[in-house]
Amino acid sequence: MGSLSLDNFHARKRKAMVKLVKGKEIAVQLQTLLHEPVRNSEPVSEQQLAFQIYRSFSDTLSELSSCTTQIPASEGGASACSGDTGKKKKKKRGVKDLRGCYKRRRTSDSWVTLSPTMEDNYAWRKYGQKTILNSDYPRSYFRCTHKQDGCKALKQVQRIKGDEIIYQTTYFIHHTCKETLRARPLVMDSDPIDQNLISFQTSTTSEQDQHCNHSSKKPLSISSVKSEECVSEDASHEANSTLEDPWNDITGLDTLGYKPVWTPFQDEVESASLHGVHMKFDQLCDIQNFHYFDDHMY
DNA sequence: TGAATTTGACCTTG
DNA sequence: CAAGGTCAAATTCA
Repeated sequence: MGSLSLDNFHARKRKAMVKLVKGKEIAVQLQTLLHEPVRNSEPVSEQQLAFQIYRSFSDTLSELSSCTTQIPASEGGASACSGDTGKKKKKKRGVKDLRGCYKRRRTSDSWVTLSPTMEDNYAWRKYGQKTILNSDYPRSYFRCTHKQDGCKALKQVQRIKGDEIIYQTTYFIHHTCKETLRARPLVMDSDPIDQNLISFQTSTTSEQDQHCNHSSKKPLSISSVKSEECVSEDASHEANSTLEDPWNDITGLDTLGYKPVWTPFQDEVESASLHGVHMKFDQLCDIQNFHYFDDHMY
């Protein structure tokens, strides 16, 4: 492993941020252009703007990818120690006394979604609920109903403070069971721009409400890329629906206007979602990749 | 009556 | 020691 100096790392990080901000500005321009095509006196076309956005994000990703494997492991807390290695159970206890024996989760294989509903087309079994400090709502803990079949998927659901009913769902470990329905992927892989997609929130809350009303509970889901299975038989009709709205191709926003956030760390989710920045890194699925955005993103 | 949920105890981590 | 994650007995539901 090559070692990247911390200064160099932060310099790259800043550079990436600048490119992202630039991309965001162009996206706003494009959005304006699309909303008011008549008053368009801009010398640049939509295609040009779209290309600039794509370029901006590509550059950012190149910047990030070039030092992906060089992030100091100590930063960010991707404690890979969540595995079995070094897992020490202090006392061998009777089966009945195993309650509470666990490793606190801080695993890389987690991702987060925000949704007005808890539904996600998977079958879950609730196994716990806790009141969380400084939170108005309790956190619920679910595991896959097919646990007995070896599926270790878990999720935590917590309602977010606010007027709207929004649930933040944190998933841990992908489903390995075949029986459950697949949640539809939010972003299609068919889009070349989507290779490493970063989308900026454009929908208003009223738009969301509208969508929520006419659609039956549609979960959003962001695959953390290890899930090849997301490119499934659903892909064909998914592609069709995506093509209906050209804006989707650029922003990656579901037509429902939900706001997905993929992140390995819950803390980062909040900062990212607060600023309306949502990201999907298909090639950068491993946890380290997001350390670039660990602090003071904006 | 079996499956799902609730809830308090227990345990780990920071 | 406080906070958070999990277990399992008790309870509820279909």
